[in-house]
Amino acid sequence: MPTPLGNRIRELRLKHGLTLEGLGAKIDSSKSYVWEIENKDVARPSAEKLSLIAAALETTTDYLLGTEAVTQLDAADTAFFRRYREMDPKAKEKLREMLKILDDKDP
Amino acid sequence: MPTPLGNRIRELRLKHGLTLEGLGAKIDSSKSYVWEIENKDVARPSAEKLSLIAAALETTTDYLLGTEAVTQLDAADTAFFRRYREMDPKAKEKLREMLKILDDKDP
DNA sequence: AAATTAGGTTCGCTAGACCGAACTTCTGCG
DNA sequence: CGCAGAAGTTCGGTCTAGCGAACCTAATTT
Repeated sequence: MPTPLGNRIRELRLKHGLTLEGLGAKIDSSKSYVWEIENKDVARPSAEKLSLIAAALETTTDYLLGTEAVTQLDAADTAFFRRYREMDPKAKEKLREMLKILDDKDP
Repeated sequence: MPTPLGNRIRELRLKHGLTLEGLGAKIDSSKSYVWEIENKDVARPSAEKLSLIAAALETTTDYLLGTEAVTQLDAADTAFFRRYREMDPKAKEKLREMLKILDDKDP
């Protein structure tokens, strides 16, 4: 059973019409290693490789590593974020501190 | 001679007032390894570790790797938003109210 | 139906990620 | 100063990321 990371990579690789060898060439890796990342039950590529993979598949490492499926943002959250980004840096920082207080898990 | 990655991590660690041991605890690594990442002339952490580091330092792996032209500020905003989205609805709402107070230019 | 080809799979080996524990350097504080 | 604790540094060892090279299997081609 592959990891979520492996599944995301395979899905994107196929979407880009690449073979294991093809992707391997783009990221300077062997096809056998690409296969292992996609299919083994433990997939722990280096940050370096993952960065290359993200570039080759036109995505970001943060998406590939995302622990849960990326859900579409609901409207309120999106609006909140847009407004947040417009604020001046001082206010942004204050809000970030407030989040820490509100979000009690891991101080 | 440390790598850019190492320098970014050290800078953010100090900005957060963390010691090598403190950061190590947050990312489930030894302080010796954190030191190695920051200072050795070859730093190639796993994607797993780098993801933990990015979370602990409230930034993104993409910023740390410097692969994207993403500024630290952008990364901080993204990390903030990601954390916000995972909060429970009540806390989200409170934070939205706080934004209204902070953001004095109002409708 | 044998041969070719393209993609995927397996495996043993080696370099290096990551650790524990000892060591050194810094920072108070009496 | 002198020493206690915290922070940083070094190092030998263990485990695994990542590779090369062979292998399998299905689809074509002759």
